[in-house]
Amino acid sequence: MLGWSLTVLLREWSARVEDASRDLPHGVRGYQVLSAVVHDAPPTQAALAARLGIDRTVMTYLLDKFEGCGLLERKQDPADRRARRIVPTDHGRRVLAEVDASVARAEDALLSTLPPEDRRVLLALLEHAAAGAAPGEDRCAAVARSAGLTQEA
Amino acid sequence: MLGWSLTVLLREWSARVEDASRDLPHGVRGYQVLSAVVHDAPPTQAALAARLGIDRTVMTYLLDKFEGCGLLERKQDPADRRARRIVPTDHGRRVLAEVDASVARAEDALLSTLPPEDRRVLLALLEHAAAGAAPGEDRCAAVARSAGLTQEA
DNA sequence: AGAAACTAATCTGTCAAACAGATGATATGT
DNA sequence: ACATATCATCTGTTTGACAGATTAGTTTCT
Repeated sequence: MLGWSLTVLLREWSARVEDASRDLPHGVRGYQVLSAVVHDAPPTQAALAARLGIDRTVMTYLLDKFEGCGLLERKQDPADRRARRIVPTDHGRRVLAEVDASVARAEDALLSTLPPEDRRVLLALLEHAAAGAAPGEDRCAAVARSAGLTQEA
Repeated sequence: MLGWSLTVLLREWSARVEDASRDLPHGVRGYQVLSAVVHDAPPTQAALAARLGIDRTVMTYLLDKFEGCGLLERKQDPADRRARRIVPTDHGRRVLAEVDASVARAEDALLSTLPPEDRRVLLALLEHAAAGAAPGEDRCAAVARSAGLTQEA
């Protein structure tokens, strides 16, 4: 059953990533935020929040923390003075690189019971499924992302 | 990248299951609790909490709600009067059956972009990975479960 | 048998995360 | 110019999680 496997896997994955990113504010979600900011063109807070499914008011104090840690900066959007463009600092990039490496190792360990060939297949299928699963408006973004500046695929 | 796919898939899965189980108290987790209670031999609260990774004090008010809705009952354990055996009511079984069906449909829709053969492969690999991923003591339970009374496989 | 140690569930108080709604600043359409 | 919408923030409230104490019952040791 999909649900069970997915639940177990994600629980384990979360636990490991939580561990890998315990230097980051807000754990796994912090990792996702930082990752999104580094990999995408500087998004506004609202865009970031929408993309990650986070409430805008939550995003505010989430970014406060990141900014306080010197991982991100809020820059005035020159075109729209209401908006802030979220850009990573050098330090933020370095930290993300480290955490990314940790996460990669953790993921590897997580799939250690699968032979390499199966692992490849699983990843490919998962990716395919995930690309097809994102709903409505997000799908456009997903497509654009996988066509364009993606580092993640 | 595993993380991204897993995150997207699980977000979608959660959203759909959340929707499928919006009649249940406490959403997805409620579904997991009810499911565990129906599929396993009547567990005690502590056992249930340990198995699902939920704090014991949380389990208390969680079950309060379920009992209030007439989905579960707490029965005195005849062998240990400190403990409560959690048993589903008929109503609880019926509701779970409905929600299970909804969830199955949702999962189907979630993987709709994969051809049937790929879907089969993905599920098999996921299951394998999940079985291998559960840590320590839980693995025993997982093995016992997949050997025994599993409805989930 | 009786005391001490332990365990199951609950209760109480505390804290952090999440959200709804209002606010100030800026943009856009008419 | 004015009404309307949007970006981010602030405020107050609610919810969920957890630590620690409590009550009731059980096991262990002498």
